[in-house]
Parts: sequence; structure tokens; C-alpha cells
Amino acid sequence: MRSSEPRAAARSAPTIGSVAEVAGVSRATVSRAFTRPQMLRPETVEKVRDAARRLGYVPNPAAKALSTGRFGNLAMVVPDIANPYIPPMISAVEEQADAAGFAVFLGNSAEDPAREDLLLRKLTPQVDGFVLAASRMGEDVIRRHAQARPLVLVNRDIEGIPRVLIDTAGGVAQAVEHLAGLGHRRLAYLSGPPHSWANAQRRRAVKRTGDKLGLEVVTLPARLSSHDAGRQAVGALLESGATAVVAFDDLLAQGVLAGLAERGIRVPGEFSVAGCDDVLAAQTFPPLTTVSARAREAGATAVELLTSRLGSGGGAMSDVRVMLDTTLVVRATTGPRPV
Amino acid sequence: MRSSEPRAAARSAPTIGSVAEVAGVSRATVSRAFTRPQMLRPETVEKVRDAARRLGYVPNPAAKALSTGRFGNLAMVVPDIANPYIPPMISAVEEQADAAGFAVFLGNSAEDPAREDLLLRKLTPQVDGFVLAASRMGEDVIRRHAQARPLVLVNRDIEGIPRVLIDTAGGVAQAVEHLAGLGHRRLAYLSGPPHSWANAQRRRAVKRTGDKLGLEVVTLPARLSSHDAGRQAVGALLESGATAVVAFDDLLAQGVLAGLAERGIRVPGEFSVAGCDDVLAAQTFPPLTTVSARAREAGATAVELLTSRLGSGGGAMSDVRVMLDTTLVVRATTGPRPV
DNA sequence: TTGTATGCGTTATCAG
DNA sequence: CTGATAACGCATACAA
Repeated sequence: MRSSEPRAAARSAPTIGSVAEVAGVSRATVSRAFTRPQMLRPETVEKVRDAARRLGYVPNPAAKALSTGRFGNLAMVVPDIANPYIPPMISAVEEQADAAGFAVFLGNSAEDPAREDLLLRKLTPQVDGFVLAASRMGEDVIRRHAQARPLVLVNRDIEGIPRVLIDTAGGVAQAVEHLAGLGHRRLAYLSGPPHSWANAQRRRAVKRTGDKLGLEVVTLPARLSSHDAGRQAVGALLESGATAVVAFDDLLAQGVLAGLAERGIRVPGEFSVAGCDDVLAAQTFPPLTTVSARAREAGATAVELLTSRLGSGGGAMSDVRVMLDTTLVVRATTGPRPV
Repeated sequence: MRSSEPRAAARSAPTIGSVAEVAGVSRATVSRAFTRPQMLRPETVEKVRDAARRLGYVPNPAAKALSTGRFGNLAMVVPDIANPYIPPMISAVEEQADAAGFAVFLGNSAEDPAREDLLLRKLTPQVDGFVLAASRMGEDVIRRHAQARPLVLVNRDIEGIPRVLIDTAGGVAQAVEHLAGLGHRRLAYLSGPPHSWANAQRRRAVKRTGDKLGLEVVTLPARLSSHDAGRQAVGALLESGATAVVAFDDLLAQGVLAGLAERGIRVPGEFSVAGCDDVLAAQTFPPLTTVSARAREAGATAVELLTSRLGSGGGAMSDVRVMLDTTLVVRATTGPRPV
């Protein structure tokens, strides 16, 4: 192909060929110097590496991919980058992937299953695997994608597909016990996104633990996870007669805090608030009592699962289901039941 | 001619060849049916597309890249995903890139220039261009990368390299005027990251506007942008004798808010606080007076600049420097000087 | 309008 | 231990 059409890489990058020429060896030898050095005489390796360094040679991933069928890329797809619980997970995924020699594509589904599906379809032909955080897609669709590429789920529980679950049930149960211990008799659970696995899990944990301890539990809906939704829920919260609330996440909890402050209700003097995820906890005032999230660990673990599976030649694994348990972190928004 | 078994892990994705066979045309025709349909007879195009659909054919980007030198990928590199001012920008970049048919790599430099350099070097051979947010790399290093690939900067001002700058100077000046109007005579600027272009810009704007209005201005250092740094700065803030503070960003401002609350100092009754970026503004209590950020627009604009340049064949453009101006958003953390 | 023949940069096979 | 050389899947001059 002539350069009648300008190409992205207008400057001709040094290829394996130019390195071979400079080093005075064949192209095959240059290739081996990088992929299987132990196959070559050490001095040959050194010679090649030297030439490569001088020329500033960088292997062309497209060519490598074409030849090997491996891309050196992973993709991470999330429902909403803006949710503060996501960035630490992305960060961990990126770090871990980088350490394993992978670059990472980021996809944002904006909570739309169709968009998520499309994203995956477009990314598939250039990645070796996927990490899907809190996927909103249907189970069958996920299974189909998992067939095309190794895929690890975070906070989505589908049998047969490797998954990492942050088990907030334990921490939430601790929160309920903590509140019961402080004398609260009636408490509220402020719900999160309807189709979220985490929400179902937390709601159940509150209910079950409350029942066990003989507390009255009311569940309040919130349209979504946002500061505003939390603030707007305060009215219903007060009407419910509860003296304490466990919110689906820190964002909602923070909104509740703001709503209570607006009405001049003191926390924790007159009302107790607990959140979940520990993403904003040290950033509220008073500092929020919450359940630790371990989002970073979840991300890192997901990548480990993925890369180990890729390393082992993509062989099928037994059903993998990693649970990360959580604990309550008591700070300053929970206190004794007001008298 | 044809190998009966693929080298890579049994991946039998349909190729242009299988489509050609099924459609009863040559491989070149299949290629053209997708890239230059107007070159073919409509019925031929239909025939090919039909076969492709039946086989579930998806073009192989690696092969395409190898042949054309174009990848269909962009990379966005940021200093810190966890900073709340970044995710909206990433989100906008992703959206805009997707609309233009590009997938996006995400890189996190963790504020480390060397790591940023390495990231770019590794990504270069598989992307058509870069968006660098608040790059921490030296000017010469950036120029070198810009020579290898089209590159657009956000919040970094280097002549000759296309850049999008969020001009917070205007908004910050308005904040100072606002505080002066409220009777404050001595105000503090709480600094952000030392090597940040935005910090230099904001510091200057506070100083200049303060001087113009005859205010006393003190500048306080903060190690970095974080809630904690803000909280810890409160001591120095109070000692400085200032009655109001403009913080480098909302994170710091929020920390200051918490530090003041801890000491029982009422906001805005006894002290006024203004932030910058408008990322947490509605999430604090009281709601934070701040300077609008337009991070989403900055990201989207950067991608537009990049894709338009790619579209035009990578030809050199005249020096592009887009300034997005900002305005003060008055909420509830600023009030009259205490008497 | 369509087919043929190359070439892109790398790895893998097979000789030497 | 090293060198030829054939794929890998696609796009494009060049022919027809």
C-alpha cells in the first residue's frame, strides 16, 4: 500500500525487520529475543536488545494479535463511572491489569443493558477478556458473551460464570445489631436501584437481622442511588417512626444527613444513620458509620481470576465464586435511641 | 493454502474469507461491501451483508489495523481516577468517542509522570490519538508523544499542542468579588497540587482580584487535593486571621467545612468557604458555594478536536486553544463578614 | 463492477 | 542455536 492516504502513524515506526537489519540477525531471532530469550545465546539476545533500544523499537500489538490471537487487552465495563463506588474499583483493575501486562478498555453502559451489550460486542474482537461490574444485562446475554471471551463478574451472581461478590450482608447485619444495641426499636432500610443484586442482598440482611432481634423494620424505596434521592426520602423516613436508618449506600446516607440537617435534626442525637460502601464515610460531617466496601479488592480479584484463566490457556475452571465479606465501621452518625 | 487448524486457542471466528465463500464472491468484494459499498452493485452488497449476518461475521480490528495503520481506538490518561472531578470527564470522553466509532483505553498515572510516560508509550502502538487530562509530564516529553500521535491536552497549556482549558480564573475572580461584596477584608487561598496548571491559575486569579479590590490575601499550602488535607488546613486558616477562604477545589473545601464543624465554627455565620469545580457542591451541608467546572464539556471538546483532526487526515492544524470560561455558583457557604 | 495479488508486522513451523 | 518462510485477516493498487 502506498502512502497516498495519510495514516495515523505517519512516522514509520521501527519494525522487527529494521531491528534485525541493525543487529545483523534474522527477523525470527529478533522475535525470539523478546518472547523466548532462553532459546537464544545470551550474547545474541543482548545484541538484539541493544539494537532495539537504539532504534526505539516497540512491538506492534496489532501484528502480534493477528499472529497469536491474543491481544494483551482487557475491558472493564461499568454501569456508571460517576458513582463514587466505581472509580476505586476501576483503579484497582487498571493497576492489576497493568501489572499483568494488559492494557484496559473502559466502557460505560450508563445503566442501559442494550448499550452494555453493544459495547461488549464491539470490544470483543480486540480483548482477551472482560470484567463486568454490576452488569445490568440479562443472564442469557451474559452467558452468550461469556462463551465468546473469558469474563468475570463483580457483584452479579450467575452460576457457572466466575464472579466476585462483595458480601455486604454480614456488615449490614452488624449495623443492625449495632443499632439494636444502642436501643433502637424501629429502623428503616432505604432501598437502592431495583435491579441491583447488592440492593436485594442488603434489604434481606436488614430484614432478617431485624426480625431476629425483634426490631420493627420498614423498607423505604428510593428511585436511585443519589444524594438527592436521600434528601427527598427524609420526609418518609421521619413519618415512618423509625429512629435510625440503614441506607443502601453512602451517597443516599449522605443525602439523608443533609435532609436531616436542613430540618435541624441532630445526628446522632436525634437520629442515627448508617451507610454502605465506605466511599464517602470520612468525608461527611459527622463522619459516617458505614459498611466497608472492598471495591478495590473486588476489582483486583476479578482481574486475577481473569488473568490466571487466560494464563492457563483458557481451560475451563470449576465454578468460581469469591465472596468478600465486610464489616461495620462505626464512626459518628450512630448513637443511642433518643428518649 | 488453507490451514486446517488455527494456532490460537480454538477460536473459529468467521473471517472475510468464509463470508466470501458463502456469498459466492471474492474476499475483496466482501471487504468493499463494508468499507466502500457505493463501489459495488447494491444487490451484491446485500448478498454479502446477508452472508455476513448469517455467519455472525465481525471484522477483526487487529487485521484491519495492520493493513490500514488505523486502530479505531483512543486513549484517555488521567492523573487520578478517584478525584471526583475526573469521572464526569471520562464519561464525556467515552460517550463522544463512542459516537465517533472509537473505543477508549483508560490509563491512570497515579500522579506519577514516569508512569504516565510509560503508559503512553505502551498504548501508542494501538491507538489513533490521546486525550491527556492534567498531564504531569514535562513539556518536552509531552511534545515527543505528540509527535508520535495526535494528542489533545485538557488543563495543560502548551503552545503548539491542541488544548482545552477550563478557565477557572474568571469564576474564581467572581468568588473573590462576591466575598469582598460581603464585607470580607482578609481572605485565604488554599492551594492545590504544586505542579498543577489549574492551581497556578487559580492562585493568580485570587491574588490579582484581591489586590484590585484592596483585600489582604494569604496563600496557604495543601499537600494535595483531599478531604483530609482540607481538614488539616483549618488550623492555619484560623490563625491567618482570614474570615473567608477560596479553596483550590471542592474536595479541599469540603474538608475545610468538616474541620470548621469539628471546632463548632458556624458556616457561613462565622466563616465563609468557597470551592472550585462544582463536583460535590450540592452534596455538602450547607451546599457549597463554588465555581462551575464544565469538566464534561472539556472532555467532549477534547475528543471532538481529536477526531476532527484524525478525520482530516492528521494534517497539521493551526494552534488550537479552547478556553471554557466559568462562573461562580453561589450557594450557602458564603455570607457576610462576621462582626 | 468485481477479481487477483500483495503487503502490513509478528509468531510459529520446519530446516539447517 | 539460528534462518527461511508460511500463515494471521484485511484493505487496496492493479487488472480485467
